[in-house]
Amino acid sequence: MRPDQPPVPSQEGTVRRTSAQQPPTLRDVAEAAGVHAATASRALNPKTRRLVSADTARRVMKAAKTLGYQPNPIARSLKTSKSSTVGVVVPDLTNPLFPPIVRGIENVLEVAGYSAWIVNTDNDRERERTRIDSLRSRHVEGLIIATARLDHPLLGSLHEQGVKMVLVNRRVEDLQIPFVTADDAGGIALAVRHLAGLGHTRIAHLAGPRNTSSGVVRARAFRHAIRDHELEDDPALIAECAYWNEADGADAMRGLLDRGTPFTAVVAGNDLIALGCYDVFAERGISCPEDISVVGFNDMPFLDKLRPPLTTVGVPHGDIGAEAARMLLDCIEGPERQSHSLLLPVSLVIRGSTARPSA
Amino acid sequence: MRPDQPPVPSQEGTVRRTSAQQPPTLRDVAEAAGVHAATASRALNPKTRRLVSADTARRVMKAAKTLGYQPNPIARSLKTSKSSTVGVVVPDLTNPLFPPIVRGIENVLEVAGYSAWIVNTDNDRERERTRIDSLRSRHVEGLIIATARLDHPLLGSLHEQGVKMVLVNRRVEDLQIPFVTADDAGGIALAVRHLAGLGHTRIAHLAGPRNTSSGVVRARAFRHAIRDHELEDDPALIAECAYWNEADGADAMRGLLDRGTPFTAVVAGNDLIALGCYDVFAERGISCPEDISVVGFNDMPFLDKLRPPLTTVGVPHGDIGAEAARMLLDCIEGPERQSHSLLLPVSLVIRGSTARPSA
DNA sequence: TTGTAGGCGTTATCAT
DNA sequence: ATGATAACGCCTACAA
Repeated sequence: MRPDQPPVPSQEGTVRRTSAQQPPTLRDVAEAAGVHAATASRALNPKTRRLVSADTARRVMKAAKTLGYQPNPIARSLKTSKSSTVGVVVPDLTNPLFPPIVRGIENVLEVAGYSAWIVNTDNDRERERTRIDSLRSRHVEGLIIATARLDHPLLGSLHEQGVKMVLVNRRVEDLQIPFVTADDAGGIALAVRHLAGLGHTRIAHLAGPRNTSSGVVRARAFRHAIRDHELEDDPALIAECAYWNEADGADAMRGLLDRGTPFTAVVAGNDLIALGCYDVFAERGISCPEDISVVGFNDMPFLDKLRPPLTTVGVPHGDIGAEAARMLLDCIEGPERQSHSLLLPVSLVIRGSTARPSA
Repeated sequence: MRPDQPPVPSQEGTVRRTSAQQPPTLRDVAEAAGVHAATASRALNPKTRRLVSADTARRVMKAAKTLGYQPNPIARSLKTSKSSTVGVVVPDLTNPLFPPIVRGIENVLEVAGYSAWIVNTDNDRERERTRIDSLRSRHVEGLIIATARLDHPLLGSLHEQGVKMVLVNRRVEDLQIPFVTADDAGGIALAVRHLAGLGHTRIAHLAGPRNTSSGVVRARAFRHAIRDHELEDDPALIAECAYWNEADGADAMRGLLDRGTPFTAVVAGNDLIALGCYDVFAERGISCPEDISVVGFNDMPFLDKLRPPLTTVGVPHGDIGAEAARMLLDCIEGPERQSHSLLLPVSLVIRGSTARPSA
């Protein structure tokens, strides 16, 4: 019986159950089963169930069921200082790249009894800091981070503090933080091989930001592939975007065109940058793929319905999220074993934005 | 000093702060400020700060700052049975309709000190039930629901149980649950007026599911608009989709074409259904807008880059989310005042998928 | 104005 | 195998 209840011989916890519509607690279950709360706790927890007699366990579980008992995760968290919760840090959920990753994460977390807190940083460092602070204050057990930059002191210091985390899509330089990414280099190699096979020799690259690993890795892979195929290796054919978005892609493409260096194809750092190219083509009356072929990266939804449908590198976003979640759960639950990283395979999705050069 | 600490005269809580890297608690702050934990609590809470002397308040706040004190939301929740948390129930985050709504919600929640739990139901009733159960077991203070069906017993019973909630995009029949939606009827009226103005007289409608309010409202608005403009009012020109997606839109369009009833324009229930039309056009060599004009609904991202760019009804998704969050916070914090509902204005976005009929 | 005490619901550590 | 007890960190009557 509860300390704050009048000393009535209340079997079955009826006093409490009928007086208010509050959810039943462990004590209610214990009373209903005629055992102590501690025993009920043991009976209900699979990990400690073997400590009680089979009969008691059955009675308690039955009582819990009939009362509709749901353990209070907040009380449990307070006691165990585990929240069954992880934080997911993305730049912007409205970027179609991220929802599939988040779904992959949630699918894995869900079956493990975990939930995800999602926060958006809008690529703002200060906002990133405050959002991560807020996640930590909510006692998340780990972090999945999609906003990593090559030089990222914040992540470094979190890592030093022993915060469990896994990076997705990107990695940090010089830091042993586990990550899951697509095979960026492999994807670029596929793209260049495709264009070379079509007969292009002067291929440009609109690189993603050089402060992100994917930007740098893809740019480096691009130069390697160009050399491997013995194509025009002209630094003037490479432009960099400050952000992975349409506007910066358009700016970069304008810069490239204004530079006057001729080219017949462009490998965009990602699909959004490729969309920026489309915008510039429309502005300047350039036709794709007749004048310029374009390849994107990521295979966002609906690219098949663009004018023209965009050839791109397909990335298993859901798998990236799922693998990251699995790795994080391993970190959380497992011991100190060395955490590896993962490079997931990509594929070339050939559509209408690439063709033989007309010149 | 803590009960479990040895009786050392530990000023400034040094014993605890140095012995482990645990975050400081209220007691640590209290010790550092030389007051009792209760006083520290009052000083730190703006609502009770006036109960302590200005000097004490200053000392406590300074101590909190230097120690980097962050209140433990879990302990606070357990005590107050408030979680500063709301649940957001969407069908599928990878549907581009929802991320902007979620962002709108989060922007409002964030400044109020709340956070959102996002769950996906995949339009599965059982999954919806279990996900909402899990939200409730985590003691969310309210729910924002984007999955409402016209007949939705689950929502009814939650409402009866006094669960605070606000619906977005959809409403439930016969239930006084507050909702925030776009002006569906107004949008359809704009679409039909646009097509009628172009000279179309036989206009079809690919309606959304009839178990959703937006499906029904848009279909009804369509019939009204047709009559208002004295156009062909032929039931054979209306087809229904089982879900708001591309595949079902394509099926409905095929059915419409196979039926043989002539038409020169179609108002799709939403953008995804319109995309389904595009698929069928490609299959059958129909050209848009020359043979058939199409109007969508929602103005998802990147529609301007489709072939042809899709004319559609623009909906302020972020505002819908933001308003819903505001309403929910009102419900949670405010008294029992009558909660209204909101219809947000829409606009017609004219692009390349609509033109004069060629016949 | 400040301190004391008790409890939110659960689990871990005792003891029985 | 089970019960008693205390504690997780915080808040809030109530007492002083």
